[in-house]
Amino acid sequence: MGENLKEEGYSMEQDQEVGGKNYSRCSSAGSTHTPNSSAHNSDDDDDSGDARHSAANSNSTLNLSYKERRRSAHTQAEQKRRDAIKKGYDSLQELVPRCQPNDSSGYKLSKALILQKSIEYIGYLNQQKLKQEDEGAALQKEVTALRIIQSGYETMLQHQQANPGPKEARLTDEAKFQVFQAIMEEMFETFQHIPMDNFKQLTSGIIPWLEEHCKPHILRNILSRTLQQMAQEAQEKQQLQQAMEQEPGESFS
DNA sequence: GTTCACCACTAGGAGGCATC
DNA sequence: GATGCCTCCTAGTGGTGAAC
Repeated sequence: MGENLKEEGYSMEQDQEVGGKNYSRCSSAGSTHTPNSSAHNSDDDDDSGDARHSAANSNSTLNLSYKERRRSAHTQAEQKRRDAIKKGYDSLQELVPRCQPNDSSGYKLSKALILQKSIEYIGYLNQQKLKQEDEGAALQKEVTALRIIQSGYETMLQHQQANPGPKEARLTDEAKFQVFQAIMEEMFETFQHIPMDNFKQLTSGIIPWLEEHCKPHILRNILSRTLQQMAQEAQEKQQLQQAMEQEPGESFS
């Protein structure tokens, strides 16, 4: 309705006619509420009456015309202001999902409800924003941890490619697996103490664990122990084999 | 001093709801 | 159905402070 008023080039005269003819709800107020019907106009009525009674008084006439001009301009300005406010409410109702009608009946919320629901929606959006920021921070930590792990593996790979070692000194696949198994079993002993009640606890616990239990000297010790153990087992196996080879000869002698 | 924007007040219509 | 009451909305107007 307000938009219509604006589109039609609203003026006081038009208001009183257009309002009465076209607008079912707000119209009648505009149509019947002529300037002289307002309680505020009692003083003006007196002024205009004085002006009529003393038509020769040019000052009074000028004063009256000024008042009328001012009143007219003021009325238009107020109408413009109310249109802007109404547009604001309409925009709010379009933008805020909870303010939108859920059927095609043209149902419209009151201005108070539009404000109230808009405030609720802004609060909801603020909560969503905080939640997403938390999730983003957790994911960022995870990315950092994975990049560190990736960097470690790349360094190891480069080192291995640069220094493959003598062919005879290289480990067999079975030996590599035993080393890997030994390292992982020992790592798991400490890794299982990381709190894992939720994903956030897990991701935030990985970095301290890496710094505490994945130090080079620790890995080196594990590797050394494992290789020593493997060498000892190989030696014992070799001795056993030699003994078995010697036993048949001794029995015959 | 004038203009502009805001606010408060008043008047009145429209619609919903309860009561008779 | 008529009526009264309440709520919501719109419009006109005067007052007022800030900006020009």
